[in-house]
Amino acid sequence: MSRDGWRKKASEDDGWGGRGGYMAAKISKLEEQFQKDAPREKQKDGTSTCIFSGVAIYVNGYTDPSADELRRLMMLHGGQFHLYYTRSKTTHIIATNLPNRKIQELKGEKVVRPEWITDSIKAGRQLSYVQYQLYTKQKGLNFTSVCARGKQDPSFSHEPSKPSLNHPDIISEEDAERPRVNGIHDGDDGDYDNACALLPRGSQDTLLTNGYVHPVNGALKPQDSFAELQLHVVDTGSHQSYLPQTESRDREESSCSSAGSKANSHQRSLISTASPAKQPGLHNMQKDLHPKPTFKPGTSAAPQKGNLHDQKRVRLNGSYHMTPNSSTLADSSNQPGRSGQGAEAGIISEFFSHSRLHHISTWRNEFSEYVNGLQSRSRAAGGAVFSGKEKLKKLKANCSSGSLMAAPQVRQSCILHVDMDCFFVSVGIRHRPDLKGKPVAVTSNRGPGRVAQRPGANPQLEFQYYQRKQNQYRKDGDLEMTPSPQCDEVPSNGVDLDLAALSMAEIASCSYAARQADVRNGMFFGRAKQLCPDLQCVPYDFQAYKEVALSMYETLASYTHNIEALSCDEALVDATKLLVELGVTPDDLARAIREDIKEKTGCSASVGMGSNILLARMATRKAKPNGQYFLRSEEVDDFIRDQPVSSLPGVGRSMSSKLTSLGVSTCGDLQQLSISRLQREFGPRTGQTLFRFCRGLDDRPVRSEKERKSVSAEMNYNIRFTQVEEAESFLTNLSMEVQKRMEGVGLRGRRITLKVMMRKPGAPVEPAKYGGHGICDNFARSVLLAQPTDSGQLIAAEAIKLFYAMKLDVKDMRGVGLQVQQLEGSYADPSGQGPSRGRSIKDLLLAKQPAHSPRKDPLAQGQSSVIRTEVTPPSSPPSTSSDPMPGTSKGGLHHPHTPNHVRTYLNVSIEVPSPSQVRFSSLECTSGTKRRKLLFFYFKYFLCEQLTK
DNA sequence: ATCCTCCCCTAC
DNA sequence: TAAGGTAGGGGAGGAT
Repeated sequence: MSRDGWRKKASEDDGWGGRGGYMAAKISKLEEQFQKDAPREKQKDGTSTCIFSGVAIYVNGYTDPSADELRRLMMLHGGQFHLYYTRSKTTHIIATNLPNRKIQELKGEKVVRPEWITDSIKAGRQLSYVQYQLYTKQKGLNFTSVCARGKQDPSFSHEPSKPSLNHPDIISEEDAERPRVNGIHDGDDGDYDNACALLPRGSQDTLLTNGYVHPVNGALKPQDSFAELQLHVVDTGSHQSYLPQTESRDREESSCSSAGSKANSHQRSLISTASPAKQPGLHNMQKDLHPKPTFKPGTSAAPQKGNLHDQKRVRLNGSYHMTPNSSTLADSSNQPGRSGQGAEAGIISEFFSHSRLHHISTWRNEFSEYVNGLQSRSRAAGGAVFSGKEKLKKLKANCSSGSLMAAPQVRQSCILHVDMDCFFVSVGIRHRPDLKGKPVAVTSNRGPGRVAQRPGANPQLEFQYYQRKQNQYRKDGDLEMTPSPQCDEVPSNGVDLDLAALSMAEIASCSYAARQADVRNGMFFGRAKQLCPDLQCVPYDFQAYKEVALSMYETLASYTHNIEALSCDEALVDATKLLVELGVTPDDLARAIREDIKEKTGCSASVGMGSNILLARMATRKAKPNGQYFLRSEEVDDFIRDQPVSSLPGVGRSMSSKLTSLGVSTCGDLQQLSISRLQREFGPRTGQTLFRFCRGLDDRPVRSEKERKSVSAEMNYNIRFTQVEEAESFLTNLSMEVQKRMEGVGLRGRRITLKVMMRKPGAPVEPAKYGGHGICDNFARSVLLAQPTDSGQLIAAEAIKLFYAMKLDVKDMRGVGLQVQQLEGSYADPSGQGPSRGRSIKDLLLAKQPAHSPRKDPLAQGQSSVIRTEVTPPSSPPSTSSDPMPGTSKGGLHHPHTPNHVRTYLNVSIEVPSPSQVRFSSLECTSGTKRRKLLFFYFKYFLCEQLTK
């Protein structure tokens, strides 16, 4: 399909990758293709049968025979092959090996080894799949792990996957007190393993613990320019209870014609009120398949006031918030009976579809999933085709005497940090040679950079506020401060006194030519245009970004699957093994990768290399643009000393500012501070990480598998309410958005957090930026539910209660967010295998560990299955409900998760699961992780691949 | 000492 | 006009 076609579709959807029309069309096209190919295949082969009539398979991961071959066999023998897993239509999942986690997710499905197909063909009839099941299931209760019959992949184990397998953890590092730099010894004791083994236990622990740097805000006490916060209290006493109705969600019951779907349809009926099919892992694909709206306004929020009773009451009232002139519009739109509520629900989608930040976040998740899929396949298959790697191997063989260096003895890990150069711009001008080398920016503004002055706005005031906030540490620093250039940069984005009439559209990305003129990402367009009058603007093209990003990931995956997705345009590659195998230098590899990416995408990437993630990333700065740099261990000391602290990961504006107040501007400066000082200033964890990072020490592994811990949706743009009803409606719609997202990843959660941005008292009512939130205070409040949920209804009910409990003046609301945490996989999907289907793996395991169950999660035991339909009973908003538990959990029903780590405040902080927790942590690991979105990502990306070719 | 909640900060 | 999202880590401080 042409990109134009795609784009058209995308413009009709919510911008989440073209759910609905596009993918649905693609799938049906694939099915058509299958039907079309089948006769031809039969003709060719001549041995066709109808053995698999009624069978529809989906192949997960690599199999022998291959998925292609299985597809052919299904064609020949009367079956269906789904490139796409559809719970209602796919009858069997074919897999040879699956990570434990996947197995848990597929609990209840027919997961069958491919031999079932081949044997059936041999036998000339459809054999029972039972003895070919990849794992056994006994009514879902005695779930056992993989049958021994499956190929034993040594990497398969019940342990949580350890992405650091090949990562010889830079343990040749020393203990935190007297560290050597950079994970390698300077030649004296080059034996890496020995060095590692010689380390005291404790020091290794230290290294292993030292994860990310984390900024600390503890000492941040921004000085308000405005009057102290005085919440405008709204009387909530009179409002009615919010009563969500149990509703049958707008599920499109797909017909289940296939054999084997009976059971499924039965189970579906058991939970007919549940959400649309939501297999873990369906993610966007699901949206693609079920383009219907997830929210039926008429069935949702209960009225707060009587006149909200009909459908129209639940309106997003986007029209009021969507315009800064809220009052006028609100007046008209508040009229009861005004229709368009359905359309209003689309306003959230509308916003997200235009939000670059939303897309960036979404893509990050999606590419993480993509990488997860690679890993699983790689593991299951015991070998994938790495075309890029093979090519490089050949190249190396052909010119071993030439440019490629002789095989280096790689004895330390080598991480590549691959980062596309000014990504949005590069993509945007791929086919615009006229713009190459010119100052170019991607922004939503296309005009001259000037806009009409907005009445009521007070940019100067905002500017001063931000400036003062920025300077806060200058006053109380106990050392003389060295003003650094960045201190003069204000978050106000360069607004100054006469800039009120300049466009405040943000620059998402700018070319290097533009950067030369001091244009920066995130800068307001008007300001940028002043700095660089020649600045050319390119519009967003979200679809193109995604396509290019996918190409980049595919390219990387053609070398190794040991990848960590950092964002759509940035990834880490642990090349340690690869380099050994290929016998090439890091630079050779980087060059090959960059050439490939350039060739496939038309965009350039830069690559930084180092012995750990930190160094690789820092090297990338030096590599850019369109270059590569290998930061050798022996250079690290000199290199890092002069780096600004702000170049360390995790050191952002706030921490930079605080460090500046401590007289620290470079890593060299930072090295002068003792770890105890750092920990005192920044906290134990952050202090330690700072201590290590400024020395080039970093032991984080490249993680290809990440567990999602929260799902959220927020909108802090164009939020203008005049009445509480509007806020309620918005919360309801936002809840539905959250539901959609949770369904997309097959997760549910117990903690619901409402986050609200409120105009800071004294701040201009109308912010300088159109639709912006202006200067705000943030408030958040959460509840812990008795059971995990993904129900938008339930989330909305809780959110609204939280909202009332916060006693906010809706007129000052500028942003709203909903977050769901304490996640676990969703099992109560429509094709569940009976009541036990609703039980989590944890429940099942707990059943075998009665000692733990009552204490740990009694509710999970008692209320096994479908939770989502049990809507919170009516209650007056500020009052407590019987269903959810109050924010501060009481009665020992909470803490379903693994307790935290033991920490010390000394120079080390060691994460040690307490002995009593060990069992549970592994248990949590298996149950909590399960949700994983499995299958579909493979397919999704496979499809994309087909399309982009 | 540990956990929980409410934040803040950072990164893309 | 303009589309200031989202996930994760960790600190502060109170409850237990």
